[in-house]
Amino acid sequence: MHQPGHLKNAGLKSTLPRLKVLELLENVEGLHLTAEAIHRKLLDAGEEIGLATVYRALTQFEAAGLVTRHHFEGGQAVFELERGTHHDHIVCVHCGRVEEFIDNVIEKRQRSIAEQHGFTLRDHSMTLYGECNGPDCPGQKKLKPAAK
Amino acid sequence: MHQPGHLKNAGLKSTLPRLKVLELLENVEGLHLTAEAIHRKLLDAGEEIGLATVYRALTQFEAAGLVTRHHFEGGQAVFELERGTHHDHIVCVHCGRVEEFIDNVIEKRQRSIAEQHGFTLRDHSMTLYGECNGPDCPGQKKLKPAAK
DNA sequence: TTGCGAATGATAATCGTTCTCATTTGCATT
DNA sequence: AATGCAAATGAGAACGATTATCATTCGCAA
Ligand SMILES: [Mn+2]
Ligand SMILES: [Mn+2]
Ligand SMILES: [Zn+2]
Ligand SMILES: [Zn+2]
Repeated sequence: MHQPGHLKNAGLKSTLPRLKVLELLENVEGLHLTAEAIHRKLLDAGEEIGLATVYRALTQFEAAGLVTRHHFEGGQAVFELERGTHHDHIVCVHCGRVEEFIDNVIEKRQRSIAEQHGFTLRDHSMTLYGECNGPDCPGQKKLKPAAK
Repeated sequence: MHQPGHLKNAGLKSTLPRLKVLELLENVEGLHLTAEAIHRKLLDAGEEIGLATVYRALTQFEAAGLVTRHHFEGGQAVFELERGTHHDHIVCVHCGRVEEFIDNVIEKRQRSIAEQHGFTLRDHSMTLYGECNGPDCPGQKKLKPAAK
């Protein structure tokens, strides 16, 4: 999918650090990584790369449309590889799990709302926050093991 | 509307700095102020108050449900007096103008989406970004004055 | 009034991110 | 393959928003 050359196509010189970041984003499981998580994973993989370079690469990838940046709650931005289709997110307030969705009714309404207010819509961010109720989620009410 | 006593009702001791912040939020035109804007306005009004106290008061008001905090683009959080009705925002990317709206179709869909994903919805944030096209907005394409 | 725990404010600290600048690298040209 | 140079890198300083520290002051109940 992302052949070598994507960087050049995006107007970016094909450097080793940039290739490493891109490769990690392509292969890691778990979309939505923070810059520090990406940096840590690369270090753990034995790569030598500076945190500033990771930030720079991500910012450039974003400008080139290769990567999307999101600001969920909690200070750190998260990045994900662009897959061509817009979507929004629902985040678990306990374990941080992120699920993606797209709702065309909402998308359409957003355009209509902007229009009603005389705005030319350029972008939007929508994030839902809730409890995922997953069995491994720390927010899950632990059912007490049946009394002996 | 906000009688003296609101602070005590909220479980907060009624102190001078807290009263000043609350009073400013009630009387200033322009909802959605940053902590620094609030601090500056109080200083300009001759009040003596520290920025840390403004932050503390806002955080406490938020916990008490008197104030809502939003994270629009651009690093600084903005605060607004709670008026009892949930709403979302559309922000001009040029001049920062903020308009409020509520769309019950979207609200309902959000609940439905959370449910579909097995989440218990707790909160959401939705902000639209666009160009307000207002005559005073710097993003407005200046129409050249009719040639002589 | 007094007394004390809570609140304040000046300032230091923190955190995520960006900037600075000396060194290294990609790559086009010899 | 060797050269040259602009662009990229990395270590660490700097930054902006927010929070923590701590000595002093305040609110308020007795
Ligand atoms: Mn996503
Ligand atoms: Mn509002
Ligand atoms: Zn969870
Ligand atoms: Zn505008």
